[in-house]
Amino acid sequence: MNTETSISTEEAILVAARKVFESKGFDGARMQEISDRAGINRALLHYYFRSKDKMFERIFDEALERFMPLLSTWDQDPDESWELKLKRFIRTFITFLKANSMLFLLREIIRKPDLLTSRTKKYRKGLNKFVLYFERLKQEGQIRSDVDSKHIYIIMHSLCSFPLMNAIVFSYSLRISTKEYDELMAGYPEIVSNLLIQMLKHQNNWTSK
Amino acid sequence: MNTETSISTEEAILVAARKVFESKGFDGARMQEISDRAGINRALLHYYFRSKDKMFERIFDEALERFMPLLSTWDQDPDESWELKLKRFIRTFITFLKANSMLFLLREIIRKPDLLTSRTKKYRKGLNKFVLYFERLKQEGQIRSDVDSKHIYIIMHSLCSFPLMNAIVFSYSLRISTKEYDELMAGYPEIVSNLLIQMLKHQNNWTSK
DNA sequence: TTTACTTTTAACAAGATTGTTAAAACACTA
DNA sequence: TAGTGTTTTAACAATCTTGTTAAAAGTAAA
Repeated sequence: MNTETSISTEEAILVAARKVFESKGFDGARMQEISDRAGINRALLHYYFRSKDKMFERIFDEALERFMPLLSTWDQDPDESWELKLKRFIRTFITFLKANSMLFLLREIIRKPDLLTSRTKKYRKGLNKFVLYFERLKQEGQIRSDVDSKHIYIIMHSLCSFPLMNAIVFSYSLRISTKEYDELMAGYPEIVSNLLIQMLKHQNNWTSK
Repeated sequence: MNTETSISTEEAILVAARKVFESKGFDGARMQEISDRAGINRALLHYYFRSKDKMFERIFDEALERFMPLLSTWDQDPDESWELKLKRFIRTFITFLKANSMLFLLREIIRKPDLLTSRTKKYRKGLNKFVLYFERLKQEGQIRSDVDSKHIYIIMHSLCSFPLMNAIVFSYSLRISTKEYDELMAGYPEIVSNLLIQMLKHQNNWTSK
């Protein structure tokens, strides 16, 4: 077997498939477009990956493999304060999201919710580390106790994910170019961190109507 | 022309098309599935709407027509305080999003960005009412001046939209049922309102690192 | 060079999908 | 009821899409 050649061909296919699946989605993706982009004959896609479904699963799993460990890297350093943890996490999370489309995962999960339950089992345990961590902080009196840790989780993820997923619409609504939007978002991680920290510190004037 | 019959048929088709396009997306939608769901012959779809593209545009435009005016209803009552405005807006916005999938619009805009520029022109002017309103509040000293109105816009929309768009993933991550997630989200509009109001009121200890 | 194996291609097959059309069914009025 | 126009259907046509296959091209070792 000519490993040299086959790896580079396989890699070229994966690069092309990633691009096409991420921009068009499974249903909009065409095997022809993938092979064109990879510069090879369409039959080779089947030679290497058998079917469109199998190829898609490979791409989907690789995207999960990049994404999920990020969510689990929460309480690595036990000495780090929760404020620093939050800042560091938000910064790395947003940086990651700039390079990796989360919309791809979400879109395909909506299309086929089975993908979530069948292919993320091994990551699921790490997911509620975050909630457990903030529950502990509450018990220790380090943060306000009148806020649900699940809400913190939801708020943090919404603030990090949506502005990047929705960049096209936001820049259009705000009447600025995508370049200007990028510049606007340069200081965004700091803002999110500070917003969350302020929210979690102040016990009072919160649930007041 | 039998108006009675044709309107109900057309309406049945639209209901079915809305359902199928929203859950499967344009590329995943099948004319056969739409006609099955509407309980009519597939050729009738073409009789009423000519083509799949035309039918989709109709559904897309109707979704825009429901969605965009909501964004423009900001400064209706000039006597209302900005805090109340915010609370009212967030409440109605989230209520609306529970019934109308925003993911549909976003997904199709990503697929074909042209949809945004070509079909939303008439709404675009209303979009930056929000930003202009908060710029004015800043000048009048009613809210802190060290925060970008565009960021407020982005934060508010992210907090309102994403938790509903991403409900499946969030409920999975948080290890709760969708029913429990709904219950969790019952108090969410209040939380978002208060978070934003607190953020906008307090001049200090904000941009501090 | 021959041989054995891997990689690549062109051509084909099967089925899915959109769109058309001619005729049937229907509804309403004279 | 006959006539006119509208609505609906079954059957068909054209194209697109995935997947298969047999043969060609390439590679490396004996």
